[in-house]
Amino acid sequence: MAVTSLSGNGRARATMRDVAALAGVSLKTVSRVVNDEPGVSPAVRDRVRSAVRRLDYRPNLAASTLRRTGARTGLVGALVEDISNPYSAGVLRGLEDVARERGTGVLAASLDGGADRERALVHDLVTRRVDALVVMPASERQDYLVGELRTGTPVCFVDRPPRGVECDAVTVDNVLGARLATGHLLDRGHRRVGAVLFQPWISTARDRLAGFVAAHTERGLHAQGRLVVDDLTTAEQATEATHRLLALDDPPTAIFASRNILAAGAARALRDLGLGHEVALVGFDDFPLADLLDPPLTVVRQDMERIGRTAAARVFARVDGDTSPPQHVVLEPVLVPRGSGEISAPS
Amino acid sequence: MAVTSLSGNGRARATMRDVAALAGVSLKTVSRVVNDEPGVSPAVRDRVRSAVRRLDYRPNLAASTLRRTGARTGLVGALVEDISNPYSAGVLRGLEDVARERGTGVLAASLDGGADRERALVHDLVTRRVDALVVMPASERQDYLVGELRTGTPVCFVDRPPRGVECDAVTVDNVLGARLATGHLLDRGHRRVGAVLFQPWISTARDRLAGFVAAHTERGLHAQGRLVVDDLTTAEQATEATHRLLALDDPPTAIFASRNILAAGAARALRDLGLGHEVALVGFDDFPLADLLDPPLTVVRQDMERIGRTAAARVFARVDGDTSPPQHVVLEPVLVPRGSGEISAPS
DNA sequence: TTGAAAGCGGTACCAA
DNA sequence: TTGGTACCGCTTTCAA
Repeated sequence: MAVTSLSGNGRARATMRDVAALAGVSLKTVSRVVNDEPGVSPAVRDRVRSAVRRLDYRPNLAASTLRRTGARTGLVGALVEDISNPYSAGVLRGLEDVARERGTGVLAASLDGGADRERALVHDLVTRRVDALVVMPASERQDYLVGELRTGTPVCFVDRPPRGVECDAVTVDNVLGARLATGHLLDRGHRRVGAVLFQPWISTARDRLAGFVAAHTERGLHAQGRLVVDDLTTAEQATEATHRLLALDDPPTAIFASRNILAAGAARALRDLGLGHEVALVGFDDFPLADLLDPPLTVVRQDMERIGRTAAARVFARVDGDTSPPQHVVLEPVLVPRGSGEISAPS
Repeated sequence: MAVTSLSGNGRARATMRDVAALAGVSLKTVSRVVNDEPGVSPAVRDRVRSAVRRLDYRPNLAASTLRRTGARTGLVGALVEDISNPYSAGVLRGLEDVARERGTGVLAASLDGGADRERALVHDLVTRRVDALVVMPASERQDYLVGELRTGTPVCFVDRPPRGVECDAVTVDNVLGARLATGHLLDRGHRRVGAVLFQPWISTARDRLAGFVAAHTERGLHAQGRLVVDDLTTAEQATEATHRLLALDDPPTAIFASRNILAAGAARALRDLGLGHEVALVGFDDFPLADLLDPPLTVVRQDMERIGRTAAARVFARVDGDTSPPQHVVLEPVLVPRGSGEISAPS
């Protein structure tokens, strides 16, 4: 097997000048050929092309970006909660698919819930002159963007709408999603439905709580505060909270988990107690293998890739000159019944 | 709530020249301050700093990259199977964490198994002058890299070693992993162990088959070819293959699935047949919720984030001038017993 | 159809 | 400690 070593041979790249010399033409002519501009005779064009190949010439993006008016770096920045969680990764994937079509690269970074990190990374990405930003915010308010974006870098929020600044956003209808989930349980006769929620200062958490309450109200029922636990961050906390709920005198017969990791934690608690087939469970956000659990997990699903693609469409429209007022696209989540949510209330 | 619109106000950025004018110093002095070079009096430094703030000056990376000798773009390219699968996402996360420490960004793209896409993206990333590349190869041979990397861009392979070119690589010991998994089953008395494998032209698939066979041989047993199904790509195919295996006259009492999605497919088949607690199953590659399945899925786990971090360490060492011979780091996978793999053979 | 010269925003090198 | 000037690799403008 032929193997060639690659270590330590940093030969210099050919420049446009080198190509011009080899092809016996001027710099400008090479530029025309490389950029597919008209006004070059076929013969010359071929001569330049072959010189390009012989020298393995690659245009220096930094140089052209520098001189070109309205320069593009061909880069979008994407700030997500955590690259390695399925939700973020799905959004990134959708974004990537649209970006690829325009030859744009995706510069992705994880925020891990850090508002300070969000600011620092936005600053860095703006300094790098990315063409646009897609942000899944970790901060409560995004006023700081006003200063960052004075030069017109388009931004689109995903997952949560921005606060303190007006720009495009793509979210799902969280109230609707929670209403669907909770209503599904109530319609199966459950009258004590527990809720495990995440941090109440995050708008999506508040919306999902609102949907939980609304589903009750719509049916002339009352959501019970003692069955609601919030400010849960990890799956372990959700497991513990579920244990606590089920240990009440009058325990819930069904549970709504407002986020995928919390649903996982709740499912674990039910399994631990052998109540997986007794207590109903509906989660918010789908995840891989949810249908292989016992019982298969009923969820409200949002299409992450679609969110990513939609956000990409927004920012690229802005890059291409769309100056219409900020748009807020709200996608509808759908209920996916699989088993855990169809357990009826005990009679 | 104060809200400021951001649409359509593309004011020009301040340049170093503007800062120099405002601070009443020369261009070069501003450059010194911005780059923290010595030889500037504290007074002048402060004056420049405040001018930088007042104008919200951001150094133009393209410009400095252009002139600076041994310029860095502060970007690494990462080519993975699919950003949105947990394996790729984990590697990316590890890579990101190390890259962030040096202020380097990660430009990630999905290959979706396309060898042509791999070549095209490598070409694009090299043209973009990324400082280094981390590649989870989709192609069979990577000879083409020899041309691409003549200028010395460091590359590190992950998941699979390169073929046709010598460079750094970080992989796991796939033979060992499959031996652990298969041996685990054989040691519980199983004598007919089925295997569901992916594409045989991928080296990791061959290694895992080799480990499957070796586990038998070490125990004086013979792996049975009729129980091996390969060239499986999707979970659905694995489900179908598992159904076929279990429909044999002398069906396997245990199954080794050589990749996470195949394990999911096999688990589904077992559940469909109500054999989840009869037929043992061990998968290669962990994934979220594997421990919530019924029975919880026993797997051989590789630490994706560690792979990413290790690969990052390799390429950054190269960027920093390490010219030692190519290194191949092999990490050891570990068996995680959870239930599905501990089902004994029927007596 | 082609080319010469200026300049994008910075850094390198050397002089003051 | 500071500044001037050439120049990185390419695009722009305008002339031939």
